[in-house]
Amino acid sequence: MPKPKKIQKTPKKLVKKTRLVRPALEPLVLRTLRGMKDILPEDQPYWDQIRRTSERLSRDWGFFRIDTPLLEFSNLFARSIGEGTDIVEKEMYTFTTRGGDKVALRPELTAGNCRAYIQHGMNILPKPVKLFSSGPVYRYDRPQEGRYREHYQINFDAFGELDPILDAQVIQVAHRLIQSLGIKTFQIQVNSIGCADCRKDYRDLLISYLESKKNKLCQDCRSRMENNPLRVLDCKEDKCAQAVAGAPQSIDHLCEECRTHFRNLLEYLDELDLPYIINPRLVRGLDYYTKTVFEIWSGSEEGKKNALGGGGRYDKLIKNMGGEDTPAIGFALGVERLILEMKRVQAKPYRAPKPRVFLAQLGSLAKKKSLRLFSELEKNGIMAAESFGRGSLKSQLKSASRLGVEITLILGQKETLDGTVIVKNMITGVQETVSVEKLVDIIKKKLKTDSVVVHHITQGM
RNA sequence: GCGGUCAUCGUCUAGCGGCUAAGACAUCGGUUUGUGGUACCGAGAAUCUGGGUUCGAUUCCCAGUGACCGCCCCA
Repeated sequence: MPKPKKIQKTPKKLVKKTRLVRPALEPLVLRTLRGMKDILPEDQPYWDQIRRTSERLSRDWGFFRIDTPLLEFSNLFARSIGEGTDIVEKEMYTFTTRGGDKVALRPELTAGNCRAYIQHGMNILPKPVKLFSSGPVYRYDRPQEGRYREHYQINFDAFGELDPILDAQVIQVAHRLIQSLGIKTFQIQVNSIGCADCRKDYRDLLISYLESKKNKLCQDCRSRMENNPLRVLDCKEDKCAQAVAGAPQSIDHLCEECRTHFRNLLEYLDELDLPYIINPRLVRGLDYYTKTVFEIWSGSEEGKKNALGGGGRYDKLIKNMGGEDTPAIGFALGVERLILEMKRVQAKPYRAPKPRVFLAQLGSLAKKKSLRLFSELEKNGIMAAESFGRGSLKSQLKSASRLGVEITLILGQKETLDGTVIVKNMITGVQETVSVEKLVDIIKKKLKTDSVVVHHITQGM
């Protein structure tokens, strides 16, 4: 490669500075983007708990894991969620790739799952086809506590079954999952918004009612009347809530089939002893829902504005996307919100096993040998902690006691030459010298017998 | 997208129109050479960014950025 020609000699004085300051480079912004958050090690026990619980429950209830890309063609979402919805209209991360594809970061998981269902011909699988997924989704929102631009969802979808027993089962899974996380008080809000047919009649009815109250509605709701009149029912403005109080309700205007569906669902829920609240004003922000919709609210006051999760039936979505006519139902839970709630009610996070042995070394020869010894311990299932970078035995023992290990192994110059290791009990302070060959067995034996003692001591801390 | 509150070491706080911006916790090192938790000593570490007012701004004003709250929406 040809060297770039020097255009000008740099004065010696400036050499040092110009090396440090490269004008072409923009300064690094060492910060996460707005509305995005690092999940730090200290928070991982909560995430672990949710991951473990949701994976176990999905297996137990027959849901198979699926992972789909973060990026899809943007019209996949526009078509499924709805062109006029807030999510698609103003909250999607949409951009054009170098190749010219118009793509978007997924704002939810169901659309991608449906695409995968059609693309991979899952319609030949025995019904219902139950899929479990979890991962980040993206919405360009105004961030607040419990509301992020990148947040994680846990998602369950079941395809190919029209019977409301599936609706009930899916709600049951949601219930079980939240309950298993240690969250005891929450509400299940259910409603039916009917199928396309009865919704059309109801919509007309609602519009004419709203027309009569038009002057009592807020600005937003007046425009909402045109494109999404159902959302007026959901308005938080006092005057709208009053005006809408006497509005016709969707559950009173369901067609025969939808009414039966809803009634059967409630019977199933009763049978399962799942407490629910019928909320005739529950409307969801995604266009694809039909019949059953539900949300799960936390029991606390604050919980009402930030739902823990929600879902519903979307019987026409697969067909509208170009697949075989396939009824389906699903729901999603917000992981960050579950964690907020877990912390609020002091639910127990998952504590991964901690090392109970510390490996200390002294001197350059022992330092080298300790690397191998560490690996030997690991192969034998003994998790050890260390701070090989440190020199003094004192500071290593300090670390060991901070970590709360039960045993510290000390490997010094003398021991290395003798083929021995000092085994120090960190609770009694008693130590003995043992040969390397017997080390693993001795540690295993000690950890077994000492664990009871340690348990009592650590409990009070 | 609209409105409100706030912004100092890693964390929590103090301070003031003017000397090296203070403390606590945490981190690291030390208190005689191969033994931990306490104690003592020491070190590093911050005024979000850009303008303006001023002799002088971390402090006052404006804008931006971000966090949080309310609306909207949603998980």
